[in-house]
Amino acid sequence: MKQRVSALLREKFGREVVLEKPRDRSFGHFATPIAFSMAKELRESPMKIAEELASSFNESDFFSSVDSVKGYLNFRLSENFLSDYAAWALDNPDDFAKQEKNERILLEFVSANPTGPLHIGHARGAVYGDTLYRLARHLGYDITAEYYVNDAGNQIDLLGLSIQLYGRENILKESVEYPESYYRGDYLAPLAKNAVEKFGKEILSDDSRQKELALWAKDGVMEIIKNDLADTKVFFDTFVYESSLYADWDRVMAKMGEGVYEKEGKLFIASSQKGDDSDRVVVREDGRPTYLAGDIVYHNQKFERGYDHYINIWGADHHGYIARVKAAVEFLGYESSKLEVQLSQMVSLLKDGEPYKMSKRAGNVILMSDIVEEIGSDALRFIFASKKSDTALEFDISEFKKQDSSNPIFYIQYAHARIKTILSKSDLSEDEIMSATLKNLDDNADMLMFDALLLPEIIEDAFSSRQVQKLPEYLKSLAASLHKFYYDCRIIGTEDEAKLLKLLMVVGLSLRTGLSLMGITAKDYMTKEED
RNA sequence: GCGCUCUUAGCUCAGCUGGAUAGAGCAAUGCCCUUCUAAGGCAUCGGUCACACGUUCGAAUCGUGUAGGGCGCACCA
Repeated sequence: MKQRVSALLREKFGREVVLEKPRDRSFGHFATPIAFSMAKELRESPMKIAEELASSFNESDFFSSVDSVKGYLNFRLSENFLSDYAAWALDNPDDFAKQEKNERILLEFVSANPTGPLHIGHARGAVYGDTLYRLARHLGYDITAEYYVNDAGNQIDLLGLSIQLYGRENILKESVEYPESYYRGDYLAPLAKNAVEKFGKEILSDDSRQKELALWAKDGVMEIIKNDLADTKVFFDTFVYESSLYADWDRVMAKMGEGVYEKEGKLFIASSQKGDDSDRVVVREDGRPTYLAGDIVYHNQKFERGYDHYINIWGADHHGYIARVKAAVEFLGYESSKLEVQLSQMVSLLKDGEPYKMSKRAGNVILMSDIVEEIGSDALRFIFASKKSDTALEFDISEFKKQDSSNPIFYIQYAHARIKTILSKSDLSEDEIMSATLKNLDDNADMLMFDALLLPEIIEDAFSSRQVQKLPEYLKSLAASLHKFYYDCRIIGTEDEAKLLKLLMVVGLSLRTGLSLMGITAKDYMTKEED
């Protein structure tokens, strides 16, 4: 809708036109301050220019009116256009707001180490990534969701050690001395138990078998992680294991050419040539690769698979890492501008105004699964999708357990349920409703329909700006419009019943489509949960 | 010290391709059920958009600087 207006005006005026929402709804559907920018060149007052521009529009199928107010041009779309569009959407609900983008995108997110269950910080990246993924799919991008599994490196040895320690204390009943860093948490119990069954008790006490133990255990941990993700409806198309990439090591290093060099027995990447602060070690003196080494081979593999664009979602504490990975991509001979890194910031949780207690049994972290259990997947997804991912966020989970309008997810669901309820109470048949015409609506109804039809451009905007929160913001305001309309306007039993029900169906379609893009299923009726 | 980032109502956050009176929820104070779920609606209260300077017809939005917070600055992942 907006694209069409924008294209039309661009053609008419021969320049890009900034379109915005009018300050006051009575001004119309769209507005532009174009007269202000033209004023300087034309040496005329903005008001006069706006008036001339406005009068240059004829009555058309597209605009019912174009007015100038204080230098702004305000456009009102014709009801023919709006009603045709709404009717088309209802006839093709699965195609509503869809597009066919011709671009292949690789989206990598979560990629938490396979050493334990996901915690609340991972959850934010997971929700952000999955929402982007759903938006992109809806827009017709060929997008792949990928999880990079760091199953090589120290953290894997540490996993082996941690299982041993747990097993020795809890199965062998030894008294063990814990080192400074190790993993802890209840998830180790079944791993230790199963390890003993599979390998025998000896494996718990043999330092040389830590890696063997860990490489076996990591699959079990990945299952835990996949379950955590599935509980919030986050799914991946592909999993790439770091350990599988090193077979390509020599070839990739050759490809790096002069991007890598040896010094003091170590291998460095000359990333400082590409804007990084200093060169980085890739392989240590003892031959063990660093974390960066894995990312070099991984990104080489990504680019060899030939996508048009790459999006990585990383925890914000990795931001210093962007420069070196981009440097590697450049040395490998690819355009680093194709690699986009989105950061996901820290989350702090409150409960009833107090800091949320980390659980000892979970290993002093806040487990994603605990929060999902407490407030549900829908609320969790809604919260994380509602806030800009790259700013720190603090929220109180008790707010999202309430069953009233203060809880935005509830508020939106209730709007959808209200629509369904009215539809079910009407005596009109679906044919009678669908054959009604959406014309001669009063201002309130017209605006409600217009709001509902804005979904396509919200989706487009939310994805292309990577600002996922625009979708829940929109849904909240659409729900508010619906609740207000519901209060103001009696529907059943009026002569406009069929028309208004059809209007509500359009609103319902937008709410439902928007929610599903957030991984939330719209409810058809609300049931009150007792505490 | 260097780099990135943030600072908007008492609280949690939107708004940022520069544009018409800076928005929402919570909190506070009122009002509206013989009406399709009041699980809702309406209203009031509340802001030097951290501060300063600059660019501009116009700045919460862009630039520079200052202050304060967060993160990073590993041969850890």
